[in-house]
Amino acid sequence: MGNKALDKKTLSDALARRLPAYYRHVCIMLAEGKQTVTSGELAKRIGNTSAQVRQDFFTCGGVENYHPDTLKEWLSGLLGIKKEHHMVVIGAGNLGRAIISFKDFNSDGFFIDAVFDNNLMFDGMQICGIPILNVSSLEDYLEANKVDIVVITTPASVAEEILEKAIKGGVKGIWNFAPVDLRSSDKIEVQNVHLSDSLLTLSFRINEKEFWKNEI
Amino acid sequence: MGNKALDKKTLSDALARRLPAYYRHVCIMLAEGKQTVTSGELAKRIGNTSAQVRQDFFTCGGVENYHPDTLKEWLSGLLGIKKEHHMVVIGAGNLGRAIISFKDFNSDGFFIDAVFDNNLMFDGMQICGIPILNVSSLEDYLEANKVDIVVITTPASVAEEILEKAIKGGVKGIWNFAPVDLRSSDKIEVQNVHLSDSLLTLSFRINEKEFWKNEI
DNA sequence: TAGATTGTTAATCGATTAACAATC
DNA sequence: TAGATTGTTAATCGATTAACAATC
Repeated sequence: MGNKALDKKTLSDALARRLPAYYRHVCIMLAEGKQTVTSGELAKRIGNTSAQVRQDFFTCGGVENYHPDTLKEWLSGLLGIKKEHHMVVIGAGNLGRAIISFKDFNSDGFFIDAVFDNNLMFDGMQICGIPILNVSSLEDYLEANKVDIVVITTPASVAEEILEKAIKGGVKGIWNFAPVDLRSSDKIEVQNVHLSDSLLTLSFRINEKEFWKNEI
Repeated sequence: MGNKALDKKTLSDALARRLPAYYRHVCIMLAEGKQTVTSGELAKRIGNTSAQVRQDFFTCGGVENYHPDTLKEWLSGLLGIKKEHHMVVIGAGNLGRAIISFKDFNSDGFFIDAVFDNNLMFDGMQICGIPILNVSSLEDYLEANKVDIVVITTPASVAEEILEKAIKGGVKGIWNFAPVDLRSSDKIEVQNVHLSDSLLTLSFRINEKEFWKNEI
């Protein structure tokens, strides 16, 4: 219908990364009791132009109106929120625990059902009421339970192996914190987080700034 | 000298995000004992084209040769690695602990010197040998100690306030995990991580894929 | 030497911005 | 109604890719 962007199968990464921010800010404005949202206001909060907001919404098929509830519903639909995503976390280390104890996304329909670790010491223990199972039982677990997303917080060396098992088990997505670049495929979607990379990017920006300070 | 890109003060975000990945993969190849690196090999590992690798390196001023040691040194220089970055973490919760216990970046000259929390319960305690101080003493601490990077793992509500204090204290960069979009300025560089956003982006990709599966 | 790889310029492609008639 | 805001197309801008002579 005159919207070429919609004919493409995948939206650009830049846009896919902005969508959650739109959602987040619409939720905030809703909580603030705002009656209306405008592309201008949203743009200001998110740190870009109103033209971009409108173009993004257009690219995603358009929204009926800019009431915060309508926007929130519409963005929820795009993002697949409230579809009940069942997740398991691999690795009961500090990062695994941090993710489990995150309350941020539980309200959006993301549930963590189990944690897996290779350390037998953890057997029978729980984290925040979630059972820790041995990683050797992962394949059986995936066979027996519907798992949508696997969160990898293991060392790099075993990440690829977990990915394979997740694919076999019919998992739809991987949220990967191990410092390896796992690839998305038609079988599974991957989101690589790479925490240390983002620290290095910060360091780069600091360094870059100091370089130019000295130049002038 | 014929390299226009270098005249620009800041390199593009896309490139700034690829640099740590180049560094990571060069380190891996070095550990594997590779004698040579080529733009093609690096591209394959990182998941892009050799033309992009060469263009990126050119944009960054160029590297003498492609020996893994030379490349590692050169990338280290760009990224500001080994300059000794002193860091403090705000928030002694699960995420704070996870970051402190991360061993990944200590080897790259990033040191965490202290943790701050507003919970008096923690007073006098330590995490991995790092003292937990009360957040009320943050300003004094920043005055008395050289701190390059402040890591924010607090709730959103106090993040802005911490940013202000960090700027006053002469901090160069913020590594922000609170779900607010803090802005970089000429005073301070900010890297917003937004863990939940990346989960939502993953959810979006999964959702998008299923949408097209149903269409066909 | 021949083959492969780099450095650099030019061409292409895609994403952001601008513009403005239509709508609120 | 007038002013502001949207939806959509077109223009611009920047990033990626292609090309290829120079070098390894």
